[in-house]
Amino acid sequence: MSFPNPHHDHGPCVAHALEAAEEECRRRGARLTDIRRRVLELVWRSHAPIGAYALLEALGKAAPPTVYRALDFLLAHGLIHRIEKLNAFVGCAHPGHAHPGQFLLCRQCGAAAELNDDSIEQAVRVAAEHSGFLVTSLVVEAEGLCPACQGQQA
Amino acid sequence: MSFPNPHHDHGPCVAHALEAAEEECRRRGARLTDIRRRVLELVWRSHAPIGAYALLEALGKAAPPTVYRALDFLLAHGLIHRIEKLNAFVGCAHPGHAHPGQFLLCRQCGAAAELNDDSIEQAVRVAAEHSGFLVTSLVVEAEGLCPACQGQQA
DNA sequence: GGGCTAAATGTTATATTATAACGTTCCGTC
DNA sequence: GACGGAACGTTATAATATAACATTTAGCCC
Repeated sequence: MSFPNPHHDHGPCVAHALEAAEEECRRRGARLTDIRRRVLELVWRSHAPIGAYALLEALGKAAPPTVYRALDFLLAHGLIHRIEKLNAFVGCAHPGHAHPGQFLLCRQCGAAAELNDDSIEQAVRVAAEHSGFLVTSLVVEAEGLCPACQGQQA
Repeated sequence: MSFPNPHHDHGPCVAHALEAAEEECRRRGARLTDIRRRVLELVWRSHAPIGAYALLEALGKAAPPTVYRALDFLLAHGLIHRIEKLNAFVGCAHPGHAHPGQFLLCRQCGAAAELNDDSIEQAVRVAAEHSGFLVTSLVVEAEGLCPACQGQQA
């Protein structure tokens, strides 16, 4: 939900996310195959959003459709989010909860934090209603500086 | 700011936008060259966000960098916005005012409406502060159904 | 106007992101 | 173990975007 210490031990986060994904897939009757699991793990290992071709390279011998299919699956089941601005992907911190993606993206270190703020969604919904528009999905991507990088600025 | 009647006469809108762009460029000491002007006009003529390669084709004999350079100029001077979700561009309804892009995108007809709602920006800024994050730019893109297309649904 | 300079444009090549199409393998079910 | 559908492999290509360098143009000073 917020920015982790950049030096924290990320291993347990990844392990926890994979476990949560396993459970979510069981719950949904979806198959978290080896490839899908590996892609999810790679996404989580990266603290910054990671692109499809970076994943592809990390996977070793694989062609683009392999990675895109895995990403499609993970997106469909709410296990990752896509960052439109970056054409890249991040692990979802709250699988199982329906929610729009709201992100804070540090332009210095690349770190991403997921928000889950109803007041943002409400503000958009209200503004949309004024135009008679019905919102079905919402992208919110704020670029700026994370706490750690603000300190490092001159 | 809102969705126009899909059958309205768009010509005057385009003409007005071009005039406003001329003035904004004068004010800024920027050169609205022939290519830039033509690209801006093409962007405005399209009701829906239009992609770089569609513009390229409409321009006739031109190579990608020509169009991308014109788009870069228009973006830099706030005359158009980029829709990240669509990799496409729309005319800015309020050149001269600094403002983040907030858009309503109809998934049926493709129409785009620009919002300019402070409460959305405020909500994001407040949520970001809770994480100690400093927002410098903001993308808000809501997908859904415009008034006209809601009527046409079963 | 002539010459200078910086900006703008032209041109070619290539990088990056994403999908189409079709064949094969794997896995649960009967 | 045969069937059927999902998952995966493979090849090709579409769609989006930029790098690098040559040439032209426009503004400016004298």
